[in-house]
Amino acid sequence: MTKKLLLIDGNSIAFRAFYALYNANGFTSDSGLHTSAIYGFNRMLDKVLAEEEPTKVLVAFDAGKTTFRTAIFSDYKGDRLRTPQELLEQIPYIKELVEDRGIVSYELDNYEADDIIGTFVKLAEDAGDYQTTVITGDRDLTQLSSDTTTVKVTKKGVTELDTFTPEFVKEKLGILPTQIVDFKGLKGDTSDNYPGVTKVGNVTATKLIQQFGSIESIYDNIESVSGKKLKEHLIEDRDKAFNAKKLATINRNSPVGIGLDDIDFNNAKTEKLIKLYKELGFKSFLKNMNTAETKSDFEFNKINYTQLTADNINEINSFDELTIQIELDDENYHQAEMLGFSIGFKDKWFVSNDVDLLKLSPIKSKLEDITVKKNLFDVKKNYVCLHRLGIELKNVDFDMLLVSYLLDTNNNSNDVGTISKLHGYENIRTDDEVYGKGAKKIIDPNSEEFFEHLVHKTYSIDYLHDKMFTKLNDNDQAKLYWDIELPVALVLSKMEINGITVSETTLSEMGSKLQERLSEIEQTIYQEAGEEFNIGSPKQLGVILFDKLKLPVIKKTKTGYSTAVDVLEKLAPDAQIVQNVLEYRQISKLLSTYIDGLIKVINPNDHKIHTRYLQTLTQTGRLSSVDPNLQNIPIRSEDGRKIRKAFVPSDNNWVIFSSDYSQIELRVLASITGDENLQMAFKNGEDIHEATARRIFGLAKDEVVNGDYRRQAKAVNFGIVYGISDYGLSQNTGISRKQAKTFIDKYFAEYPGVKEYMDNIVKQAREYGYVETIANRRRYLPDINNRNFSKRSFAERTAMNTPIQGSAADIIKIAMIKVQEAIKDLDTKMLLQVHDELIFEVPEYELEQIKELIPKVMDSAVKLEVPLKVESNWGHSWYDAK
DNA sequence: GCTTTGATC
DNA sequence: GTCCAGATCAAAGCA
Repeated sequence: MTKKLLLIDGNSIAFRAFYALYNANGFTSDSGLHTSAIYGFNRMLDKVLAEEEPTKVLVAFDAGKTTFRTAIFSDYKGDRLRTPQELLEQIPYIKELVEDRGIVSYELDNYEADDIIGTFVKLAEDAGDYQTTVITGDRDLTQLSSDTTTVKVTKKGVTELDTFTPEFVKEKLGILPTQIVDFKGLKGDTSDNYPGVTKVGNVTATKLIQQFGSIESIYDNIESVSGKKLKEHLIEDRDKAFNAKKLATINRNSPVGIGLDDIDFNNAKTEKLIKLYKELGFKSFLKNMNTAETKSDFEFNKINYTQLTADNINEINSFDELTIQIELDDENYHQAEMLGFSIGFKDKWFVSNDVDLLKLSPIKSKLEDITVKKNLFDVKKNYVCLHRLGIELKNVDFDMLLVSYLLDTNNNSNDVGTISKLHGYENIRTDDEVYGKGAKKIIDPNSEEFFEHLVHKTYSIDYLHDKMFTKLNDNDQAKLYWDIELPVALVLSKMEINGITVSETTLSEMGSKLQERLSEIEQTIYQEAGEEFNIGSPKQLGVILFDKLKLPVIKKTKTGYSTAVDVLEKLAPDAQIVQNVLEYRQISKLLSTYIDGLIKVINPNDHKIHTRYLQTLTQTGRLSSVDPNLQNIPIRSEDGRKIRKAFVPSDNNWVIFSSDYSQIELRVLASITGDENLQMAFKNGEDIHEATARRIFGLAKDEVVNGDYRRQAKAVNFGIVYGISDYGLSQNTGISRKQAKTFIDKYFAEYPGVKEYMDNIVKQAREYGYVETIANRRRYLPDINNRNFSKRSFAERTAMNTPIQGSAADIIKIAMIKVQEAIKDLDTKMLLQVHDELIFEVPEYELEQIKELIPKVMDSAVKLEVPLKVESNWGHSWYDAK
């Protein structure tokens, strides 16, 4: 009977696995070790061991950097980038994994993994009676393929393999496996950094080999080579060719210290393997082991549940803590239909389609009971939904969504299943898996599957409660959760439910006027272009401007010409049509997004817009606003600003009142960097841009700063907040890169504390892998040590910006909580938050009080090393609150 | 579904 | 030399 030998090229498979999964999320263990290569390697092992059913297995590794090849050619593989640290740290674990799975691994000084494999291929062929399979990511090894040896090379990832038999090699390359070394001798190998014969590439090399059979034979018959130049090159590069062949040839007689008898495939060392999987966080592999020990963690495939009805509703009475999940048919919980719910605790779970049951005793009273803890996913959604049912949710303990967001903004999701799996509870599916996604999404609220999924959701929330809270405490983020995020969710729910009144008439009237202007400009553009086309199509516009009118191309996108504003602005002085296009763009933006867009989302019953704030989306801790976005209502252009006239109080005698933090990010910067000069400027109540202008332009203390200096200084101030680069600043201000650089250098010289902070925060990010805000909000920066300049630079800028933007976000959240508390007995309502601004509607009779109260609460929200400054405005509409 | 554009802080 | 300001959302065109 033939014996089955499996030989694996350890380094090359690890390398492939690492990059195949490099960008996937979640491949780090609890201890922060990267695990993508280990994981991929193990997947590959599972697959090939099952397929090949070998009796003998060997995994070969490279040993060190010098080999007999570097002795021949000192630059061998000299061009290779050094192996990334994230991969290097995984190699010992892969060796451990291999051993625990009952497989021998081997490495040999001065030889590469290839040579070990080549030697064992020969040993097996000499012994006869072996079928050998080689697994590798390196095509060079296909030279080993023969009647008894098959070489499988990774095609995609590490589990999809191409099978190279001698026939397949012949078909693919046109030559025999044994001729591959001759082929490479002629061609050289750029990835291993050794040269072949000048001007010989794939085609010529193949032709020569087909004609002569080998390098030796070519030189023996050099006169019959056709082509004068080719012949010259061959003669010239004779040494290179033979050298390259030697480098390409896999050594089949390496002095390996072990033999075929030493590499039997043994049983896995189960205990050690389980320990390793646990350490690495490999849930799915653990699960597949199916041993008594690992099984216990995964045995709750079925969770018992009961249909809740008016008859058994009293069983809820026994709960002194509960978990609840309400299922909706749409993400917009203000209007979505409530399809059903699950409620329960520990081992008692109920489901129902009838959300009206929630209004009945004892459920309603439990939900409103301040002594009964509630666990859920997305507290704000639950507040709003229950409010729609007339229930006031109290005492929320665990919000899995919020906690998950605070733990890691990178690996967050809106899906219970996704987050559960991320935190180690596998027995649940995602909504996409159960309901389908995109256009194919179908929820059947009467199906068994629906109820089961719902119960799995509540169950997993309950299951992960302690575990995730522990992580939160370990990260020192409990205060952030309890004192900021959880209370701010309640404040936001009140704001969303209240909504803001928007006058449809005002919008429609503006719309008609704008529509008229748009039509006029449209006609003018058609005349100027000499034809009608879709001005809104960048593609068609590009054809008109750059092909037909031959305007200079300034920037290209990957699909064609760029027609973005900065490009058009450069063209506008010389082309009237471009000026008109710019105006057309501006107006059509206002019409589609702000006039038509807003009219669509005004609730016809209360004439209000109820946005939804996303509290767990941004990487910095800011809020975002959707359905519609009320955080980007125009203000800069006068035409756009008029949109704000439609945002009015819900009562005629009231006013819109707005308070905003002045320069909050620069104040945060001054505070956290401890820079004395910057702090001094704020403490003295100076105009910060003027103060910076004086410093970087070297003006006297009382000298008047002209507008241009101030403008440039302002750009520098902003640049610093964003994590500056000279290029970015030059682009933004129109100055030269060199000039930008001197500004930045001068800035850092004048504000040395800022410079020191920026250097330190990047260093800190490298060391810990994350940066933090004043409230311990965290942002992980996986790219901070990336070898890709661009990615790394981005991570560095992020390291500088996030503590500033994020701390400002912390501050306004704290302020919102305090403000809401301060106005709770008044009629004044908080309506909107726009990052550094809070907007209210205020009855006339409370205006005097509010004018004092809001700024007072806001500027004392937190204590920084510089004062916070709040400016307030009010008027009959949001437009007039300026 | 992805790309381009443009609105905000 | 890398080619880049930070954070978002929505509409429209196009494949």
